[in-house]
Amino acid sequence: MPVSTSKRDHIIHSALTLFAERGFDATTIPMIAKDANVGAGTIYRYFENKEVLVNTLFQHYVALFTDTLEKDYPQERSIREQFHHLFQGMVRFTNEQEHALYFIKTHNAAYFLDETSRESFERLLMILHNFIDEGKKKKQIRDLPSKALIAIIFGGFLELFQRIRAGEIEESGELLTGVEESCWDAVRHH
Amino acid sequence: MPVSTSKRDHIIHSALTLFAERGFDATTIPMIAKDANVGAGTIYRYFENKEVLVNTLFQHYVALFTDTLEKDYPQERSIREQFHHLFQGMVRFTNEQEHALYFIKTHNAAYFLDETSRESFERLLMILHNFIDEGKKKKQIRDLPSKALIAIIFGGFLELFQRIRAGEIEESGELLTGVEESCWDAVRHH
Amino acid sequence: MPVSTSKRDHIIHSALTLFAERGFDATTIPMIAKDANVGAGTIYRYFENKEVLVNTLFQHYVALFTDTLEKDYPQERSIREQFHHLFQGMVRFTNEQEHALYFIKTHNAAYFLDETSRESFERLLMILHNFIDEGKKKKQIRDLPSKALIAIIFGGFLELFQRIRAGEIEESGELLTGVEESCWDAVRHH
Amino acid sequence: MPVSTSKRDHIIHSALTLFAERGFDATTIPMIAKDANVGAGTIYRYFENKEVLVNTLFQHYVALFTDTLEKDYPQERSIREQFHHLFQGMVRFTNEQEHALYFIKTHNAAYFLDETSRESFERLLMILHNFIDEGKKKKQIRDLPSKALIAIIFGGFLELFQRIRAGEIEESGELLTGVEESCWDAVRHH
DNA sequence: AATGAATGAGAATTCATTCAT
DNA sequence: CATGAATGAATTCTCATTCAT
Repeated sequence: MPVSTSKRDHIIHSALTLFAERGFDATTIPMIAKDANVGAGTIYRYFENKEVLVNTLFQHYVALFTDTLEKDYPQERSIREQFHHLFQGMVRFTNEQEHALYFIKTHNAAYFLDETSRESFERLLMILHNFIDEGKKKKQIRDLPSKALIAIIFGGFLELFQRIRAGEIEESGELLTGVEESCWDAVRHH
Repeated sequence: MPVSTSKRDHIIHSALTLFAERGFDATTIPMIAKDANVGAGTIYRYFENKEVLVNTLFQHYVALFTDTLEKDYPQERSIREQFHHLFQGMVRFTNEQEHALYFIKTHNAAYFLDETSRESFERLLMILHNFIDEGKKKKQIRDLPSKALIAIIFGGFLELFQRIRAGEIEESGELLTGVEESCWDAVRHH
Repeated sequence: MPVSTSKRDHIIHSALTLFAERGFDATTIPMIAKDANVGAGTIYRYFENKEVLVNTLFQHYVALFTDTLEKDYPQERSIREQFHHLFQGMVRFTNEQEHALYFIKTHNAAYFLDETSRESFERLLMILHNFIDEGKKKKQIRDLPSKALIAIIFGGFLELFQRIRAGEIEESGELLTGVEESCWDAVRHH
Repeated sequence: MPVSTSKRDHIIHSALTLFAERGFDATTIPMIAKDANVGAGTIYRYFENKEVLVNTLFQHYVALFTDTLEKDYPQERSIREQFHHLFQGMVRFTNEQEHALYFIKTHNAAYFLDETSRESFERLLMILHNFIDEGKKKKQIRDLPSKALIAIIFGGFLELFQRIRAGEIEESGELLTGVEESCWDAVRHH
């Protein structure tokens, strides 16, 4: 554990892990405190309350994910290349932030998310939306509702990585290439 | 139908709805009791405690879903027809048991599920597994780990129906045909 | 302890005593629960939270006190007789509700009182106000601001009874007659 | 004046104001620190803990009040003149130490006061006691228990000044003259 | 000396569960 | 059987106090 890692970072990291593993409601403040090696009261020095904590966390990781997808986005390249970029971004994000994507997956419709959190998630979906829409305009993506296509690839991808994380499937370059092809076939125009 | 069975059914139905809408931990016994129009104590006549309730529920609906998929399974028909049967089963189940599939989706990895529940879920996945394996043997399904393919179509499908249920996407025959084709393209051998 | 005394009554009685003895902020819910011989959670079946409890209590006892003062009020008799009625009412209320008047005294300006509580206290003061105003009109009460006169006799009276309650002064008919005369001399026109 | 004394004074002043406005239990150490413009830890350099702080404060202001009443006490003059001196002292003290008298009023029976604080308060009352006793001996004060008479004028006076401080009554020379006359009439022999 | 971040004991409140009716 | 009042363990959150800087 590097010296520079602040208590706030420890708290965020522990909260992310526990929320991903047990869910918001089943995670108690003492659990987070113990895992982060801080006093329970310390958490309240950094976050007004548990809901603020989960919203801060959600927005933080959604923004990180959004950044990952937007970074070096090949706007001028082919749809297929854009798809590859997005897929690679998901893979990279999952590997860099072990629990973040699963946390986002399991909490994006939760009752305790505030307006800002919902908006940040919308912005994330917007990236996929724009990609889908452009692909449909170019007749390279199926003519199905964009939200349906997003649901299929996003849902499929998240489920897959949950299984990988759970150790049920072994991650490999070959697997990822195959899965990317599979997802692409799900959305591309035939 | 004896009165007592009816009460039990009310409890199961209310619990399913609330667990699907709010999640297990955010749903209280008094909430379920009120929705089911019974006294809180009555729930304990039918279920030993809240965990037994959620496990019973989980096993019940997973079994129902399993039955739906297995009923009239066209073992002797083509892989594509088998896929159609499974897809239709998912659609039918979703329409018949409004909250059941979403409940299963959001709770299948929960910390409070017991061995029996996990096994029942495994049996459900086994149906998909067998289908995938047979398809792979016949070179009609992609050569990817079965679990990966299951994750992709199951995850994608569940996410899609969650969006439909949320009113974000309108269900129609056309949509379903398109989505089925999309999912099939994701898994079929190219 | 009579069988008819409900748990709610026990809670009210214990809360009144403790609030009067220690003040609202220094009284904990477990203290009240223990004194009332109920579980801490039971208090929340009857009162939404601690603030609702103290406001309910305040309004209840202010209303009781108001009733005591208004009952058989000799509107048609002399100002002196009206004063006697009010004084007797205070004495009677103090004796019947050991801690109520002291609780009212120490909490009537508290930050946690809601609008209704403040209004109920205003209505109580209004009785004294009306008496003072009529007396001033008849030139039988000093020409000082009514609020000042109320403060003097109310403040003086409450302080006196606090000392009696504390056992520092012994209550007797003679004492009360003397004190009444003293208070009357403080407000009557000379 | 050394800097440290100044800090201590700031703390005392802020604590007095807050204790008077919100009460001891509803006032937190960080609140006092913020109001006094010092760090929370600094308070503990001057006062061992919160109870020591409030007791120090109490004794300090009771002593100040006592001094005000004793200063130039006209022992050789008439009872009426002695009464005037005391009354004037109360008025002066109230004007000089805005919150002190109210703080004393609301905290003099508190559960957290130590022996020394109680004794200092007793000494304050002793001044009034001696006055009353001498007046009774000279047949110029009513023949009522001294404690009762003290309660009446002290209680009445404090209540009055609380109302003035709250802005409900406007202070004026005329008012004070009238009130003094009223209080005197309450205690003098008739 | 001064600070304020950190702490954990203790407060208010919730809720699964029990049990007398 | 059915109920819901009652409970207390567990949860969120606060704040007096400590201590490294």
